[in-house]
Amino acid sequence: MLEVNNIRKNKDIAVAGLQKRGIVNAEEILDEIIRLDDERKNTQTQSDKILNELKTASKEIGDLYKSGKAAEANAKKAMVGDLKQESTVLEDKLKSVVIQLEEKLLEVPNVPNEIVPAGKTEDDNIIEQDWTSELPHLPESALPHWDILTKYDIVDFDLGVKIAGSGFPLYKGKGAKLQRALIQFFLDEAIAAGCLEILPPHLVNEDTARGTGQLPDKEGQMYHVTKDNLYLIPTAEVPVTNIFRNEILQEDALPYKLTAYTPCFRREAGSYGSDVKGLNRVHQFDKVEMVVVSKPENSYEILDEMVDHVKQLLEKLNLPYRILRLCAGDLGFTSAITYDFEVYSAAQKKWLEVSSVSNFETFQSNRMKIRYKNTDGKSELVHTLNGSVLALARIFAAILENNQTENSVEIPEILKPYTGFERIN
RNA sequence: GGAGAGUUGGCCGAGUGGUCGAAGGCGCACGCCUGGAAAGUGUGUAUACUCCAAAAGGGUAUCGAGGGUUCGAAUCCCUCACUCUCCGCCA
Repeated sequence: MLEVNNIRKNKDIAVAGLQKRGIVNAEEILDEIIRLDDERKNTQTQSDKILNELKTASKEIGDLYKSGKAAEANAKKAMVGDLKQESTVLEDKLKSVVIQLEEKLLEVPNVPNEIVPAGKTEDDNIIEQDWTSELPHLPESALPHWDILTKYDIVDFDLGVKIAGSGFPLYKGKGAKLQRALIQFFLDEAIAAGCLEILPPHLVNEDTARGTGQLPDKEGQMYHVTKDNLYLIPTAEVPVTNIFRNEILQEDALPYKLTAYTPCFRREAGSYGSDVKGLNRVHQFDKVEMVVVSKPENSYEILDEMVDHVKQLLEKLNLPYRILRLCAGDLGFTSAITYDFEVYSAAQKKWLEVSSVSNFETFQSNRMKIRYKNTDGKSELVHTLNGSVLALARIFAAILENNQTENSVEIPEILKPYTGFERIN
């Protein structure tokens, strides 16, 4: 959620940024927001004034009763009736204006950072860092990962279907162990980079889902446990960022760097075809996430660190990757800037998105009221960032495809201490 | 799932209809005292919105959340959430 005061102060920047996202009438929308906010202030001032009169009158009535002037008190009571009516009208108006303002604000996405390229679709994304070495060439007989899974019997989709439904893979034997090894490896690396590990609840309540913006608009993307009104998390970002909801943090405690492994549940059915085949897109997958809460002036430095962290992971895993700087049109609603990481899956001959690192600036913290006290003793909104490090299912797929030989899959060197075996065969 | 007891400021804790944003204590900050420290002592110590060009200074709201009664609610009534104790079930 954008800050109204910021919109007032930097309207030109906001208009230009939103137009970059393709919102042609950005200025109109922002003007409407400012108008509603003016109305809100106005109404509140009026309402406060009436309330003050009411309060004063009530005190006087109390005093009159005490001094035994019941008749005067009763007369005053009658007069207060009008004030009350007036106050009710104003309060209703205030409520409705606040709701309208909030609704408008919720419709407006974050203002992209100035280095975010203009553009409408993924074709306009900038390749920030390309893979400069040669891409791996596999023999004609090379298999896509969904065939490798079957060949070595390490992931069983049919059993997943039997137990849950389509899109719920069941990992077996060395498959399960490789998955667990990756999780462990990613967590260890994140902890070594200074993160505090969190193991959060995998179901969250409504307030939490609202905090990170899954509700109200993306309701359909989450599994909803209606009986208890809880939602299965679509990413660890949801429970972990909400740790800080409505908190005022100490400046010297910042930045908070957290990491968490969780399964992620996504309802979105998606289309059928090779894009969603195998592990490319599933309803449940594992992911290690990093969440950072920082002072505004440090957030871009931290963003770079996070990008660097993911880069190093991919290099350690020996996977060909590239980094995209998303264009304004492809940017997530809440993000000011996002870098996507894609890994080359050699048998599918396709780049797969495995990580997305974003700075939300104050967009999330404004909605969640995450603040810190600065040295002047004033509260300010923090910046929030997050990134996947990494999304497991696709990394798993890429490892299988890129490291396959005639009759095995070789485990990347760095993972061997974690798996305890050197190849899948 | 059944029965009962709770939820007050950073923390502890008082407060059963008015003068209560809230006693008292602890903690914290600053000052005095001291050679320095402790003790002692004094002052201050929430958040949001808002009025004012700004500062100073006002106003409004907030005692788990939401609604209600009343001229007036931390205090009375209703609904919900959470915590604790006992019983049941259970990894």
